Amino acid sequence: MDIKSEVLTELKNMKLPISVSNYEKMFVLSVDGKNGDVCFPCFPLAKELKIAPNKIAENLASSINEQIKKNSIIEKAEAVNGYLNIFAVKQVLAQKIVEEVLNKKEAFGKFDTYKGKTVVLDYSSVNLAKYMHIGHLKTTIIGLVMKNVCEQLGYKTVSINYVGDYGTPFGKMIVAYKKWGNKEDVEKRGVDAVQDLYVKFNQEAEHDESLNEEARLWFKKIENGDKEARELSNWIIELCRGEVERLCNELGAKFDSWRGEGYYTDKMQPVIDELNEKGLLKDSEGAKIVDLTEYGLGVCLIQKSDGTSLYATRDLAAVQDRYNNYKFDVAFYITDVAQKLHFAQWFKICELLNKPYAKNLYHIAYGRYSLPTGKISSRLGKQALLKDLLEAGINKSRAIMQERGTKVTDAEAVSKQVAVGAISYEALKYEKVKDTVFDMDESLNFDGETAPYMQYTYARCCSILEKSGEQAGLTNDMFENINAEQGYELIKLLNKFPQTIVDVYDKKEPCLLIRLLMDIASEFNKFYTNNRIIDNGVVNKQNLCVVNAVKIVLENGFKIVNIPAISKM
RNA sequence: GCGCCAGUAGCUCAGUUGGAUAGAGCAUCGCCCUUCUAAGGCGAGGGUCAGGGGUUCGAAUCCCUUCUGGCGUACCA
Repeated sequence: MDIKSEVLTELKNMKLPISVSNYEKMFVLSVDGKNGDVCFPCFPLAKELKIAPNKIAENLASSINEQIKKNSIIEKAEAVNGYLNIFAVKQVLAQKIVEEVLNKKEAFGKFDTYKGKTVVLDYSSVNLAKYMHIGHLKTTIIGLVMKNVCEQLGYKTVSINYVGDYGTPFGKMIVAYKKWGNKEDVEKRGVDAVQDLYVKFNQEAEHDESLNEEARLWFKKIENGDKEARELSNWIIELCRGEVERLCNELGAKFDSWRGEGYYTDKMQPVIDELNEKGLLKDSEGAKIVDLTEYGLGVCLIQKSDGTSLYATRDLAAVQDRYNNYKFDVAFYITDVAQKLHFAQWFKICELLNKPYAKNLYHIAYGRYSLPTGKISSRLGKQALLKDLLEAGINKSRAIMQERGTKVTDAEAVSKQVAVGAISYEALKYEKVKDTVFDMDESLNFDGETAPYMQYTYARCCSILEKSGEQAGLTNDMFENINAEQGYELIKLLNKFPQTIVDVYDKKEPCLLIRLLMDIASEFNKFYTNNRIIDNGVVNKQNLCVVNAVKIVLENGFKIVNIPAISKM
């Protein structure tokens, strides 16, 4: 429910010294419960009315207090330091909110705003020649969360893992394999062997530029359909794809399409032709470019001087393909912020080509991870690998459960759920633009503001509901004695859930939701400590309703932010 | 050089788009399990909101400027 508009509706029906309609935007939700629910700073009116702010607030407050009707949602108004603070009737508000949650259940936080529309999300999109490391985490998790949020809002979603199975890196892989690799080893050790070759190549190329030349040559062969080149790269690709898919599945990221860059090998010429026809393509230093300097976007390279294609060329081909296939209404690309210019460039090119989708492309950029030792670089070896993080999380969780003498029957499954939660939280906990230094111990810290803390809170709710032996049904008398002092703030947080989902979508900022869930968990734990729900076998139904509502909201929220809901841990 | 982003407690971060005494977690030091899960709760200490100007009744938030860091700036993705 919209607390502000409910209060405003009542105020509009009153005769007040000012016209509420004219100042609607200045009414805001109070930050602090002791200042009521909705407040109105009177300072800006002082000049206009030639009355001191606090006098205005006092006039308004007394006027409101005189006109409060019997079943009003407004309890009272107060004037404090130039602010008009309006207090809602706690029991009424709390009841309305809890009732809504309990009635809607999993539909609480669902909308049909974008029903009938399709969104294509391009995320994860890792380079198959490398291990998935911490640098691939945000794209995978943020992408997944945005997908979930879009579904909450009614979208049909198409998630695409646009894997890097093409380009110069695969030329490098072939060179490395031919120079230092052998078939048995690669077949036996799989991705490990591939990764070793990748590292070896980059180390050698540091002092031998001819290797890079050779790699570009091999890439050209791939692009031109050379049999040996194609066979080798396809062989390596299939080895690696399985591993990436396995890891994504472990993290809960499933994709509708794994169509990678390689698919567009023969679909780039039409793009180049179209650019040429529209007069956008220019020759420059032997290469083909689109000059975007007049838009402050520099030049976008479309074809290298050796005739091979580039990232932008493939993205242009891919977006057209996706539009043809899915007729999407919007498309999201989730990558790190370093690619900002790249996306701005080819989005602009779509616009210049008058593509119908040109205005519906969004680059969701996030900050980069680094390590305490410096930059993450696959060429330096196996650093901060996601599979290691997952494994360490599982081990730690299992150890804690053993230490606590867990009664959980499937401790192994729970350990994994805790690890996945911790990893999701790692990717979502801060504002996405923030650069982050990755610290394994920190991301697997299970105390305080962490994913296990939230999961633990949820498990507490489940445990209470189970012990109570009854569902929290709805009767009107349940809320009469609701603990207004502690339960009220908690219930108001639950009320923020639907709007926060909308905010996440509008701002493309998943941390807003995970932070709300954290606040709810934290507020619930206070509520839990200070209020018995089951006391000497007697169930307090009023409090039980609150527990049930918290459980529902946490469960709905966890689903979106990819934190597994665990009923026992 | 130019462009984009960031700078808040010892550390890691919030701060509802300009409002009330700037808040959490971690770390440190205390306290609380004979009653619903202690992966919990309560308390204490800790601040020149990077610096300097400006706009405003009011600024961590908006504008200007300096500093620091990250990223980008045509043949990588």
